[in-house]
Formats: sequence, C-alpha cells, structure tokens
Amino acid sequence: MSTQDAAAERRRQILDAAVRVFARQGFHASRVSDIADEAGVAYGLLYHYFRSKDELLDTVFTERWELMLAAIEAADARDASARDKLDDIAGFIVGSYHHDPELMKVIIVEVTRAANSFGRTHLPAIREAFDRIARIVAKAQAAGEFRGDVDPLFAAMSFYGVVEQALTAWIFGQLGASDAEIEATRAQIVRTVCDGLTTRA
Amino acid sequence: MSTQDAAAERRRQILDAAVRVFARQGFHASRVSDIADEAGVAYGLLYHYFRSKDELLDTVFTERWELMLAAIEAADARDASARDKLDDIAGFIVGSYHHDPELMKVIIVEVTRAANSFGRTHLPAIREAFDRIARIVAKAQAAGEFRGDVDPLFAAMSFYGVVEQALTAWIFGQLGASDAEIEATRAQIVRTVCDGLTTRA
Amino acid sequence: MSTQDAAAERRRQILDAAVRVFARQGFHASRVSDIADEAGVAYGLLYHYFRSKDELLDTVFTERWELMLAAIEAADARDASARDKLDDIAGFIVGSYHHDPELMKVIIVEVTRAANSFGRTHLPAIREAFDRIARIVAKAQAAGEFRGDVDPLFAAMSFYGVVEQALTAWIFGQLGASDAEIEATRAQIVRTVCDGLTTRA
Amino acid sequence: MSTQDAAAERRRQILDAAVRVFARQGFHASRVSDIADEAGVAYGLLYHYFRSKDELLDTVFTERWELMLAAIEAADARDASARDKLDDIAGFIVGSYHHDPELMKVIIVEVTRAANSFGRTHLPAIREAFDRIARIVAKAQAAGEFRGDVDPLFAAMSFYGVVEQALTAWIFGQLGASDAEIEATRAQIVRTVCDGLTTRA
DNA sequence: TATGAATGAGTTTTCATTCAT
DNA sequence: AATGAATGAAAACTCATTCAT
Repeated sequence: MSTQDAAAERRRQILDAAVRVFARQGFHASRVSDIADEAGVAYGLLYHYFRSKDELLDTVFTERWELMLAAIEAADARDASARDKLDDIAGFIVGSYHHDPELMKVIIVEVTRAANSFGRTHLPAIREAFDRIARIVAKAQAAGEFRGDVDPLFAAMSFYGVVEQALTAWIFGQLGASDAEIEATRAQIVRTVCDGLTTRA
Repeated sequence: MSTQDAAAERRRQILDAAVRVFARQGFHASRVSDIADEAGVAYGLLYHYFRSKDELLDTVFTERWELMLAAIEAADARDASARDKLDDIAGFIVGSYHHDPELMKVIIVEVTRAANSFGRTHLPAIREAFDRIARIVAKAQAAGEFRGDVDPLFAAMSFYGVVEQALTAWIFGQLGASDAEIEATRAQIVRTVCDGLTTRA
Repeated sequence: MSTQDAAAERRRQILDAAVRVFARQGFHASRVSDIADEAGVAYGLLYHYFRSKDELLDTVFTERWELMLAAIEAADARDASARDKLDDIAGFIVGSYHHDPELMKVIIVEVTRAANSFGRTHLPAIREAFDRIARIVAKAQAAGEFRGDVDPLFAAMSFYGVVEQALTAWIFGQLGASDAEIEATRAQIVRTVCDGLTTRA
Repeated sequence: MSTQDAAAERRRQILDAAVRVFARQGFHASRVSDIADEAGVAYGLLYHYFRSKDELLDTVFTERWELMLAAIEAADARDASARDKLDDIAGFIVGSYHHDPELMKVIIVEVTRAANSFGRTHLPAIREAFDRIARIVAKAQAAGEFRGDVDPLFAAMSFYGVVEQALTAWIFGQLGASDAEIEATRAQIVRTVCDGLTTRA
C-alpha cells in the first residue's frame, strides 16, 4: 500500500468515526477528542487531515450529497415516467437510510434540518437538489404527465419535505423502521405525492 | 394598572424581545444580554421572570404551539370535509407566518426543525399535532373521502412536512413571500396533498 | 405593645430565622430570601433592620459572645478554685449547646472556626475570651494551684481548643450527644485539661 | 527529561502556586487565573491537570494528610511510651508548619477548620487521624500509662484540638512563631495534654 | 413599615485550535 | 505523520442590595 493510500485510509477512518460520534452525541455535544478516541488516534492528527471540526461535518455531508445529486441526475436520465423517477429518488434516499442509518441521521439532523447552522451553509447544495427534482416535474408537466397548476419548485420541495419527514420520523422512533415498514413507506411516499401531482384522467 | 398587570406586561415585553433577537441572530448566537438590551431592561431581570435562556424559547414555542393545537382541534370540530379541515390548518399556519414572520421563524428554525435540541424537547407536543391531524385523516378514510391505503400518521406527517417546507423556503428566501404568493402557496399545499389522498372517482 | 416593642420583636424574629437557616444550610448557601421566607416577611424588610446579610451573622455572634465573655467574667468573680472556674466555663458552653444547638452550631461553624471569614472579623472578641481565661490561669499559677511552666495564654487556648473540638464533634455527629453523654463530656473536658492524660502517682 | 517527568513537574508547579495563592488570599478570594499567573501558565492548562479549582485544594490536602496519617502510624509503631508517641506527632505537625507555613496555613484554615466546606468533604480523612491517635491512647490506658476514665476518642480530639489551636494562633499572629517559641510550644503541647494544668503533688 | 421589581458585578469552565517536539 | 501540552475566548447565571411605591 502506498503512502497516499495509507493517508486516504486514515482520512476515511476519521470521517467514519466522526459520523458515529455525531450520530450518537449530536454535533455540538461531540468533542474533537471524542472523535479522535473513536478513531483511535491523537486529536492533534485530525488537524492534519481537516481544517476544523466543522470541516468534518461539511465533508461528510458533501460526499453524501454529491451521491444524492448524482442519483437524481441518474433518475432523470432514465427513459421513464416522472413517477418512476421520483420513485427512484425516494428509493435512493430510503435505501441510504436503510444501509447506513447513522450517516443519514447526521445528514438530516445536523445539516438539512439544522436550519440555522450547517443547513444554511449548504443551502446552495440543498437547493440544487430541489432544482433538479423541479426539472423532472417541469418536464412531466410539459409532457402532460403532471398537472400544470403547481409550481415545479414547490412540488419538488413538497416531495423532498415528505421524504425528509419520513426519515426524521424513523430517526426519532415515531415510525416503525423494520425492513418491511421501510419498504412500505417508500411506496407510500410516491403514491401520496404523485397521485396528487399526476394529471387526472 | 395593578402590579400584576405590570409584571405580566414586563414578561410579555421580554418574550417579544427574545423573539426578535432569536429571529435575527438565531438562538445560539443570541446572548441573554442581547435580549435584555432589546427589551430595555437589565439582564438580571430576565431571571426574575424566567428560569433560564432556554425557558424563554420554551415559553415562546409552547404558547404558540397551543394555539396551533387548538386550531387543529377547531378545524376538526367543523362540519366540513377533511380537505376543508386541512385547508383551515394550512391557512392557520400560513396566516401565522404572514402575521408574525419573526415568531414563526423562531418556532420553525429553532424548535420544530432543531431536531437535536429543542425539537427533541418538544417532540411530544409536535407529535400531538401529528396525531390530531392523523385523526382527521382516519375519519376521512372511514367516510370514504380519503383512500385507505395510506397510514394516517404518515399522511399527517406528509401534510405537515409540506407545510413546514414551504415556510422554510419563505424564511430562507427560496420562495416568494408576497401576499399573493403566500395565498397561492396555501392553496397549492392543500391541492398537492389532498388530491393525492382523495379517493379516485 | 408599643411600636418599639413590635420592632424589637420583628428584629428577634428575623435573627432567630437567620440562625435556623444558617444552621441548616450554612451561611454561604443561605440566601437572604431564605431567611425572609423562614421569618415570614418580605426580603426587603431585612434591610430595615440590618445593614447586610453579614450583619445578621455578626449580630447573632456578638450577642451570644457577650454572654460568653460575661460568663467567663462571672466564673472568675467566684471565690473558687481555677478548676471550678474552668468547670463553670465549660458548663456554660456545653449548656449553651445543649439548650440551643442550632445557635451554637452557627457560632462555631460559621464564626470561630471560619478562620478566613467571620473568624477573622471577630478575632478581637475571640481573643478577649482567651485573655480572660488566661487571667484565671495566671492567677492560679501565682496561687500555686496551676504549675507555672505553661504560658497562660497557651493554656487558655488549649482549654478552649478542647471545648471547641468537643462541640465540633457533636455538631458533625462524631461524638454521642445524648444528655448523659453531654454531661459526661463536660466532666472529661476539665479533667483532661486540669489533670492530664497520664496516670497520677 | 522525559515527557512524563515534565508533566509531573508542571503539576507540581501548579500545586505549589495554588498553595501560595490560597495562603495569601484564601481559597474563595483566589481566582483560577491568579493561580495560573503565579504558576506562569495559561489558566486553561490547570484544567489539563486538574478537574476543577476544588480539586487543587483537595489534592494539596490529601497529599499532605497522607503524610500526617503515615507519621501517626510511624509514631505508634515505635517502641516508646504514649507520651513520646504524642510528642512525635506534635513534632511532626509543628515541624510541618515550621518547614512550610504556607502549606500548613492552607491545610488548617481552608480544610480542617473550614467546617462547612472542605472540612466536611475530608471529614473521613480527618476522623482517621483521630482514630489512629485514639488507638495510641487506648493502648496506653490498657498498659496503665494513661488513666482509663477518659474516652480515647475524646482524648485524641483534645490532643489534636490543642495542636490545631496552637497552629491557628501562629497563623493569625496570636502567638510568637520564632524558632525558639515554636520549639517551646511543641513541648508545652505534650506537657499540657499529658500532665494537665494542675500542679502535681 | 413593608414589598418585591430591578440592578449588575463577578468567575469558573469548556474545548477548538495551535504548535513544539 | 503523529502526539498532546498549551492557549484563551466566550457567556450564563446567582444573589446581595437598592429603591420606587
């Protein structure tokens, strides 16, 4: 293994530790030394790999959010109905939670819903997701699949708001999070939102 | 004016100042002395009326949220369709924002979306709102107005998620907040959510 | 009852409340409002009768300590042996504790043993007690009752040190404080100081 | 010098500074920053080595008191009369004061006589000293050296009370503290407690 | 006399970050 | 790269005391 690989691995080790600690204690209650302990390194070392404690969360968020943006892009690239595209996106997000609940807890609780701190910092990235979803909606409206009397951006925000509310409910134990329930909820999301957005026969 | 009235007025004066400061700077960036300055009193006086800085926000939230719960109750008490009830509720929340945007900004940003701090503290009160809305949905399902294949609690969370997303968008300038736009958005909320919930012909 | 009598009674009421609160919570942990509550008056009223919280304790101490100085004086005035005089003094102090343990706890714990705060303030009064006892010792030495190779002031301090240690032990539950034990300890004090621990030939 | 040695030295440097500052200003009037200034370090560093300001005093006391307990143990272990053992103990304490008056001032004024704060915290350790001395007395009583009509614990407390009163007198300038006077007082302590004040037949 | 609203001085502690080794 | 000792900014809160009523 090269020196660079070893460095990259250390970085990853620290980021993963940060996610676990942030998920467990929340960002504010997490000390830099807690993360270092969790990662099994001295806390001074964190500053070789990251500029600050904030940058840890910024990095965790940005890494994941880029996948999210790519997933929306990929969904939109499919030759499919808008409904199926939204189902893809809902599936991606719900699946992300299913696969790594701690990571998604941190993303949701510490960033997208932290309206006054990191949510504000990453507003452009979050907005970008809305815009991409809005584009899907707008095209569906043009094609007649979705009704035209709803603002596409508003529709996108609504869709995302429903998804995020479901994740928040899981995170705080307000909704069952068994495999079956997660899968059922995913279906409900699209059904609820799309049957409202779809053009009536 | 009696001494008691004067005391109640001072309390109100401090709470109002707290709302303005929290809205402007955010809860964490607001020092107790900022609030006292805004209210035009010595900061020690805040501790005559409130136990702590936290209690200021708790009080602001609880006062307002009780109105919210009452509004849901009142909407449900009407002899009207579920759609109209949800429209009432959306109207109440949107109207609250219209009437006092600073207060609603604080409620949303510092409490309901502050998932790891005050949002957690007030989870029961927030959940109570979901439950009351869920009851409206459940009754509409029984009456055939709403389809039965969506969990009422999930539906309630979706509805509220859409409303909150709209308010968040206004607060952060993502959506136009002119009088006309606010009114239009209110209509879109119900249209979006209900047309998805309503039984198909 | 005259107005002056009523005022004097209020003063006494407040002082007595202060003793109870100081005994229960310690001086530092006692808030002025605690004392007012205990006395059943508004806390502002305390400042009509006393200049400060400190003055409350100063007054409690000085009142009692004057009795102590008088008791020493009275003991010395008797036509009796120094041993009997010391027995009188020990009896007075031990009796004071027996009669009003809360008051003596405050005197000992908050003043005479509070070496860095009130003990320092009242050093002259405390020293006066030592000097008066020392005079008894000096006269007994001159008369041949007490040996001459012990400094009278040191002897007085020793005597008082033994008495205070006994009271401290009672206060902190280190020594039994039943009526019989109290009386027995009083006898031991004089026996120990006058006769010493060594077996007499 | 190893890193560990350097750390231990820093700890010592801070503890020594704390003793000087506590002796000069008293515990309550000593700010953490005063101690840091005296030690020539940033005040934050104190919290690397100690949990709190209280822990500084606790540590100073405990370190020294363990020596005291060991000295009592050592005195008792000697094959000597109880009188000589008590003389050893008095010598140890008086010598401690002679050698480091500031340290002993802090121990006495801020702990053993601070009946309501640190004296209470360290009551068990203080009591342990009484118990060890009491054991010496009890053995002397069994051997006939000391009379049996004095409770050993009371005797121990009396002895310690006399010693502490002497130190208090030195600390507050009530008794001369020249080398000669200190030595003379040490002799008087044992003479007084063992032989009593009364002239021997 | 009596009340209690109003004032504001004063200090420990946490913890992200830096940097010498 | 790695360590952890060293730094210091930053803020809520208590409570004795004053004083208008």
